[in-house]
Amino acid sequence: MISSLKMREHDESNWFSKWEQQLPNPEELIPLTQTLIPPNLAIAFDITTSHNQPQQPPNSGEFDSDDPARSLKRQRLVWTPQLHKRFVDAVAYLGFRNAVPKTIMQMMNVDGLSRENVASHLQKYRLYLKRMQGLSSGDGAGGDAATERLFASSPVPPHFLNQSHHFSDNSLPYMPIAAPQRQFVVRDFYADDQESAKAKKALTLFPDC
DNA sequence: CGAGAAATAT
DNA sequence: AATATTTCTC
Repeated sequence: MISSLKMREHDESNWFSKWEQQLPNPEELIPLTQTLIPPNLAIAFDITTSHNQPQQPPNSGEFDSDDPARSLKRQRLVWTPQLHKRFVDAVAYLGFRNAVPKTIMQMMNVDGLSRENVASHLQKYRLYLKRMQGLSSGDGAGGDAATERLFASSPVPPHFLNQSHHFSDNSLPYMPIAAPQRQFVVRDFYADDQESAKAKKALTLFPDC
């Protein structure tokens, strides 16, 4: 048997390589620009992807509908596990201490994602981490189930939790991250339209896709 | 201006 | 219930 202490050391020395292994390769990222829902799931859930079906503007035409600046009220963003993972990767890359909404947003490179979207999510995420710190044992953080599941969908990098070692911003350790060559398209994450709601449900039920 | 925490709104 | 917005301080 391996003592838990030794086990922890082992994890400590290897969390990075584990984290590294979990990074998506470019081949995995590319499809997200096209559709977020795998074809089989799309069929199973009767989802019309934005691929085949151009999305309709939700507003009834008081203004010109395709001018984002004027007419389109911003819709509610849905933080799918995929989107959250991007968020966590960005925060991990930047370092928890100096990750701020604007830079996180830039790192995520999600088309249409706003600083406010990220700020709001970051606020929630920090509360989640604070709750996790407080609980010395176990994993249940005591929040509501849906939120817990979302945040649990991406592993929290260990160094998010202990404040002990942080890196000054000019000496960040090298962290390979999947180069954000392809953008997510944020309209795939909006809740208002029915199709996105179905997509959200499918992705929540099958977070591995 | 922008971060961030808390309260409040949708 | 989950996310957005507002308000306030730094």
